[in-house]
Amino acid sequence: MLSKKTKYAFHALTYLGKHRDQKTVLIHDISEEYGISHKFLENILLELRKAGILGSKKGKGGGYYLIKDPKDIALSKVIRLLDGPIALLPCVSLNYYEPCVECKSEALCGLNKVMIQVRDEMLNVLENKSLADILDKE
Amino acid sequence: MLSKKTKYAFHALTYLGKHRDQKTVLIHDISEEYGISHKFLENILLELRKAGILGSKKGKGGGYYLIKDPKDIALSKVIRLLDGPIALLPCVSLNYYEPCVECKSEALCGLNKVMIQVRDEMLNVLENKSLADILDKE
DNA sequence: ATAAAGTCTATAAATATTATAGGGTAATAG
DNA sequence: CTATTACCCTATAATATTTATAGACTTTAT
Repeated sequence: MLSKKTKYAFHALTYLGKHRDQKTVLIHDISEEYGISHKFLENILLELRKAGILGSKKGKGGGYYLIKDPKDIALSKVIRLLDGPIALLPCVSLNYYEPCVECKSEALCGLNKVMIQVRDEMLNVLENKSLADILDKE
Repeated sequence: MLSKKTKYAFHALTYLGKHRDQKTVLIHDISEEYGISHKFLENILLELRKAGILGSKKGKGGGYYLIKDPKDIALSKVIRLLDGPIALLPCVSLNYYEPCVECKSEALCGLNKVMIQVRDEMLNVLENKSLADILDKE
């Protein structure tokens, strides 16, 4: 399951996507809309900004805004940023690979093979769907 | 990511599948093979037995054995048993459904829609692949 | 100047996962 | 028939992760 962090990140991005007419959106407005703790959301938006997905403006009249076209924000990018690996096993992760300590040989591991398939099916959706697809359906 | 519990369950099932010529297999032999704590594995095997996947025999000469044909043990069943939901969001889980508290309407949630797709792609592999497929590849 | 609003780092609280402990029960061998 | 083996079961401890909060700092508009 996705962490709340990731789920909240998607909600925030959706909100920002819906309010692209405004220059900036307050953390406060997003946290109100979804009942998310202001401070918790603050950290999440900060990560999204550092990752180059959001821009921000300090001071009075400041806030956050989308820095990219929604169609260029792949869902996989958001998940990896906040949650880490998408794959179900570390030995099968493209971005967070780690060998399984108990595993003698990955080449001879049947579990490894099938989990590669699962990963690829997941990525087939998550890499190709973007924030734009979420916005389309709301 | 899958928990260690689930990963160990798959290892244990694989081991049992490879030793179906024997009447029973000791917890000890499996825990040795994969370097898993004996007591931790004990709990896992117990769950698999209660779920009707394994059988056991007490006392001297006892141990565990597969009670089903490997092709009838879907990977999804093992994951749901040890880890719970396969879906990435509770509002999209078939077996562990829960609404998202922050969500006003599932019907109008774009995230919900796309996560249904991810779930279905995952299940497409996990429901149709079985222990037999893992064994085939080792 | 002052108030608004994001920045940043640290830490606390809550929850979940992983691991251990130890007595109980059944089966088997001798 | 009793000693030993091996699974059964519940509770709890240890650890890790996730979620949430705190507070001082910086920038900007008016």
